[in-house]
Amino acid sequence: MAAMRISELARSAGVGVETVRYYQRRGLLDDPRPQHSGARGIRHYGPDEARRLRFIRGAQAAGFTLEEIAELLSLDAADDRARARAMANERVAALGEKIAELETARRSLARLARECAAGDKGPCPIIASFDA
Amino acid sequence: MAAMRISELARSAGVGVETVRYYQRRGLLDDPRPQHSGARGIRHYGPDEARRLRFIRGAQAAGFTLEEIAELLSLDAADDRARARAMANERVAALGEKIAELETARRSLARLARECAAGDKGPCPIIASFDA
DNA sequence: ATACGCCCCGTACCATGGTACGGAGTCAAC
DNA sequence: GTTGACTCCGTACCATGGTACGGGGCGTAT
Repeated sequence: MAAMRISELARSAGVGVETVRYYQRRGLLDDPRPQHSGARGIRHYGPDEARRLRFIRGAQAAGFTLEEIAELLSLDAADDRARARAMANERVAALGEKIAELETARRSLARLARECAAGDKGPCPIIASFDA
Repeated sequence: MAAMRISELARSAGVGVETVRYYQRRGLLDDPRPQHSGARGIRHYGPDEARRLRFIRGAQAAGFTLEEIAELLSLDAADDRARARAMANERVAALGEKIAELETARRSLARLARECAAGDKGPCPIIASFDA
């Protein structure tokens, strides 16, 4: 477990190898590539990288963009708790709005399906249902 | 109201003119362009088009892709209520899952913000918060 | 020692949903 | 009869978040 290859790291978070490499390019994951040497050996990853990758996926699920996630990670490194907290609170608010919006949509869609099932007369009320 | 220009139609649904034209290209809105004639005058739109455009925005808010919306519109035209109902029910289920996911994310993010605010010792628990 | 599987790397490509650009036509007012 | 606002149209470009391709290298088993 202490030394995974990239494919194992990827699998541990349920993503593809290409995605891991993409995150490295984006600066979300450390790219253990040596800087100026020609030594391009196989890289190994430990539990820290796996945790970081899982964090990225979780933050994505919470609606953070990859750019914001990069910022969160740098804040974590810099221990800038105030800014991190502000970003989290912003996102909590945005999630609340999004949830409310989706709930409204779900309600009207569910009502539509019921009405559509109920009556055969007149047009299916799909289009009308979004009129509000 | 009976004869809007494209900019008025767009404004009535809170979108840009280019977006309306994009929807026309995608076949979501009728493109009143004459087929084989050279008569390319200014098009006029009525309340039907405005309703249709509002439907598109509503369906998008419900998470339908533009492709699915095109299908819904064609089903509406064909009066295929069964299929439309099936699509609506599918989407209701997907919305339910998405809402649950966002609620989970919101809860853990809110907890994180509280914990981060509470303690100054140790690292900010951002990364750890997504470990689960 | 050679084949096989995985790795490294750059670069190109993809889907989705727009947004911008530029040249030309049209319409109403002045 | 020209200015200005708006339209039409094709085509190109954008952001986001990946996904694919292809040439070459490394490590282990056979």
